[in-house]
Amino acid sequence: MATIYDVAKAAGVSAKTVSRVLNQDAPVGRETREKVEQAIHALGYVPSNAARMMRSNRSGIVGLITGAISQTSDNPELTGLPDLFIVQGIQQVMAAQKKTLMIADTAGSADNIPHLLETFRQHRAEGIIYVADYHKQIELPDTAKSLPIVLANCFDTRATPAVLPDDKLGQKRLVERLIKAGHHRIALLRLPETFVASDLRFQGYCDAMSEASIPFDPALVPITLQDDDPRQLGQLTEALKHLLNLDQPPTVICCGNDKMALRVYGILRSMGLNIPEDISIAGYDNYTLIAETLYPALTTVELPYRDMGRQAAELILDMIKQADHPNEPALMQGDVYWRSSVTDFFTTNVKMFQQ
Amino acid sequence: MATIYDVAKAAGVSAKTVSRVLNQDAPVGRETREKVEQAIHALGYVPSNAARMMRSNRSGIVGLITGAISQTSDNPELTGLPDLFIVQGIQQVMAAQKKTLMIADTAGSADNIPHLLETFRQHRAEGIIYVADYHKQIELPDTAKSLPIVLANCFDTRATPAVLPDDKLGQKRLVERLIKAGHHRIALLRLPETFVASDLRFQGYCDAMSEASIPFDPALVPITLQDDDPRQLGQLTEALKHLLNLDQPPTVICCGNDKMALRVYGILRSMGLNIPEDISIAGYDNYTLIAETLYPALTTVELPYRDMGRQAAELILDMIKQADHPNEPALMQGDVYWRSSVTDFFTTNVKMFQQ
DNA sequence: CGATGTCATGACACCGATGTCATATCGATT
DNA sequence: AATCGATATGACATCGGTGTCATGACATCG
Repeated sequence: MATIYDVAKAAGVSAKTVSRVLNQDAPVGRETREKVEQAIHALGYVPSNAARMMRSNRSGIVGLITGAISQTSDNPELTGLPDLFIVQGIQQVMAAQKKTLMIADTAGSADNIPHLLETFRQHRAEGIIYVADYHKQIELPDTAKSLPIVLANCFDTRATPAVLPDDKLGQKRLVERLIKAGHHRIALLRLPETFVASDLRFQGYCDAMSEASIPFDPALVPITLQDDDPRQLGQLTEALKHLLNLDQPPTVICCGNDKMALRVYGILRSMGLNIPEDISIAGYDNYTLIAETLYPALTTVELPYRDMGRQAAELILDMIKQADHPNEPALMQGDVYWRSSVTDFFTTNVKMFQQ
Repeated sequence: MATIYDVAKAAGVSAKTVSRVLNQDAPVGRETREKVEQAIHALGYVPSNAARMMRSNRSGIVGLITGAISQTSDNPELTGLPDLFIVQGIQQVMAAQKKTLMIADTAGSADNIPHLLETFRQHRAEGIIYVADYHKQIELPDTAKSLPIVLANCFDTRATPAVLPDDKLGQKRLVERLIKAGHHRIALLRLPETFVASDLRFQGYCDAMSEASIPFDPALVPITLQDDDPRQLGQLTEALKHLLNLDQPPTVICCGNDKMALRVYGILRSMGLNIPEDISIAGYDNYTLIAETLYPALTTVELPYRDMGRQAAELILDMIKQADHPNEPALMQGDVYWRSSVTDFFTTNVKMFQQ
């Protein structure tokens, strides 16, 4: 591989002059510049980042730790990889800022994190973003504290800067929208309690109902699912039967997420019910593969993953520039996507957002 | 950040001795070693990869170019991100070999590739893997030729080493299995022809039928979908009506992929048909989010993405070691996943693989 | 006209590791 | 006792860039 000296010799100038051409540091005569540029091109010269880094001590590297790539059976409930949109958002910002993103994967085990941090330190990463696969609480090893770090889609107990989805507000807005569409009997099938989002969304549901002066009816929030995947189908079926047999059955069912909605579609149809004529269904996540492909398309709330990624990236860049950091997690809002799985009693044109 | 000299001073030894402790190059006295190790720990010293690299000229970095992370509307047909499993497979092998994977994203535009290659060169990446989001033909810029490179899920016209899914064999095996289950009237809803897989899978279908001496009936392969997403639902509905109205309608429909199967479920049900009692459905991809969550669970063929990733990683490592490379693409086989969306006329226990 | 300033360029040291070679110590062998 | 070899350590050069400073050639100004 050619070095700056090879280029200098070929162009008949000093290495420093080549460096000046490369970095546009200082004025270089037009003729000289052209000779140097030719030599660079002829030799296929590419400057060594390693050498550059040694002098400047600035790597331009931001480390990203995630389990998104090698997701394992850790939580079979959520093997969708949509959290990669967070990585996408981060990548966008980094590319725009000419930073290099070095992605490392936990390979499903948090035990690898110290080793990954070590690798990042060796590469002199300027900061680190940790991305979780779903909204959760985590605890990073102490070694992490020596570098600027931002958590995305997760939080810890020592107020490490974090970027989170606003699950409470999202669910609240969805329910508000449902109420506006004429629904009063609104059921909620909650996620397992091990998910932070389960409780937040339930709170959002309660807030919206209470602000609309609709009394809370526990019969409409029949279950909190168990984690155990193979048992969910049975649990769901039971819960749906319970809801449908109520004196005043719900006109709409909010599912804990889009995947659950997908299951609910199948079960309701095997019971001979039509969506949304017999009952409306809403999801959560706006997991487009499901939400847009389902027939009819699913009303749901977006998890603003791209925005969260962008926010996390800007945050870490700020922290790299100034050792300053916020104490409150940034809550990101997701929009309600109104599609044809929910009847709007006040609107004739329900096809507005249909695909 | 502490340097090796800081450690040397703190331990009262020379820098070289610290280096020896770090690399276990040469024997170091027990006492000395312990002093050095203490100093390292006390100072939180981490060796600089940049400096190390300058001497050894070996970066230990393998570059990965993908559009998987920032997938765009390039092909709305396939926005599932499952191709990330390829990245996962690669990551596994790299981690085991102590290589660092540097992931760069095309941000949806192939125009960025030269710039990404440049960045990899600056970091002195030892080799590059290019991962495509679905089985396709590509053309890399000439600049790519100067480094060892492996294509995953794609191929080009200059016989760059590639790792591909064996779509033909996969479809063939699925149809063979269907025939073994007693199906003779087997329909195929093909992917748009712009997909390489469309033709390969069609060939596999034909091979299996012909080997079973079932004459090819063009009425069973009614359509090749158009790319245009919003029009697909109508096209699919037409095609399904056509198939169901045949004198001898199919007993099973092979869908171009799992996403198409998801749509077909919805359409058939809105026509009042039950799966698999009235008609069986099979997919392709084993996109588990769909295949396992659908009700009933979907029979499909796996795209062996993890295996492809592993294979691509091993290939690039080989090529880095010896500038040797294969001329034929490696075709990776995917298994048939037999689930309850297909009736097996010869087996009473059709629940065997049900979730 | 001499002082000053700007432009264009080069010489040289330095960043933080490691490879090479030299040196010192000590026990074993001839 | 002299030689040899293994062990343990250090001095110094080197990798490929860039920061600092010096230098020479001109142009500008009072």
